[in-house]
Amino acid sequence: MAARKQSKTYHHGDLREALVLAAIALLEEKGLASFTLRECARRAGVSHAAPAHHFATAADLLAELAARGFERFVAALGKAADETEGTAMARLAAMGQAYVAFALANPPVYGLMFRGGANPLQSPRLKTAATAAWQQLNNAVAAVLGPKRQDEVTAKAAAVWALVHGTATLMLDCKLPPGPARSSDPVAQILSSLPGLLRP
Amino acid sequence: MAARKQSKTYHHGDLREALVLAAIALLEEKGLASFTLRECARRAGVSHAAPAHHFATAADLLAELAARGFERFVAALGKAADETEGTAMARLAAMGQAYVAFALANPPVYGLMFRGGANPLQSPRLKTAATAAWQQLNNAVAAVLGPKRQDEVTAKAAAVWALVHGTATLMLDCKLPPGPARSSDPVAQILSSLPGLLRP
DNA sequence: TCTATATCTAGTCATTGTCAAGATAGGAGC
DNA sequence: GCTCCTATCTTGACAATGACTAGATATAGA
Repeated sequence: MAARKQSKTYHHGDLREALVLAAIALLEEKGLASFTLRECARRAGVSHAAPAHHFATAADLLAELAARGFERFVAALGKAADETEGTAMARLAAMGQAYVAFALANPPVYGLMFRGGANPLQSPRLKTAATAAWQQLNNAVAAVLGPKRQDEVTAKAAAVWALVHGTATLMLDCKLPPGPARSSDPVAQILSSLPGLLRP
Repeated sequence: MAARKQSKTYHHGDLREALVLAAIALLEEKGLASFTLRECARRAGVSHAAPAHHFATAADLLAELAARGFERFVAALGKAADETEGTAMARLAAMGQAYVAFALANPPVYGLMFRGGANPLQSPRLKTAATAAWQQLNNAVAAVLGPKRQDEVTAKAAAVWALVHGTATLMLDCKLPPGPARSSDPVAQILSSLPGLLRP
């Protein structure tokens, strides 16, 4: 990425976007522990205090990354569902695979999305995207279960979410037990239990 | 906690233990983001460079906390299994409840234990404890399934682990979907799907 | 008693996030 | 074209942190 657009003008032109791109690259290169506002500024070719005019604090920039990540996440789940023909169960399984695949393909961003902890990186965009993701999953589960009471559907959908999310985080943290970890496709092995989860 | 044991001696006496205790308290008060080696030193009543003789780096102290946490975790799972009478399924369910309960009772420590990420806080003690936890769970699942092929047992056990771990992390990160989150006991609601997970 | 070693203090350095003050650019109104 | 206002950016400063070094002090073993 070029430090500036062209000539060394005093104003950057689109610093906000440049900072976001630099932040994504930095995050994927060095991880969250080495993430630094000043390094983002350096990569964008501006002084260390310039980002303050676009992101009041480092957490705000990270929140922006999390929101964008969640929007890509929702799109990936939707694409997996749309592109899968066959039974409702097949569609749900495809979404589960897409879920874990997204996490494994974007470890630091996935961490930002879900690991806000007690002090979550909140933003309206993020909340909207999170709700959309949940709705997608809930609908897919409802399609599998057929006509049921609403609270039963949400309970089952929560279990599906937990199973898939747990698989993703265990894989990311290399905490998958030895046996399954050595398997050729540990994700598929775990997710093969998905249908059982939905039986009464 | 007293800064020193008694009189202001040059040597602390048991600085290593004092640092660990200070670190646990600090972690639970302020969270990982505000965790600082210098603050641990202050709380232990020593200079900022003193910890270096016991923990080469801040990560080493955190690794110690993670290892101790994992050992308590294993003990909690074992206790839940031992104290539960009845079917093998009942014991497994009790372990699942204990698993999530531990996570919710010790959020920062649980985070340390599992969120090492790409650069895990490794130590022999931690590995040993993690393996022991996995063995406990694996045995409990094997008891439920009865005589089966070993790889089938480990696959199911991994699914159980993922479901329980996913439940814990979603709860911790307040990422549980609205419906289940409003339930009186969301954990029990999700874990009620556990038996289905183990049916063929 | 004497000495080697472990433990602790004080000081230093580069780095970071945040703040304040001043320089520059671009646009709105005239 | 001109003025002025505001957003944007730079420079400089501050306190805090992790890590390193050198030196002081205590403890244990010969």
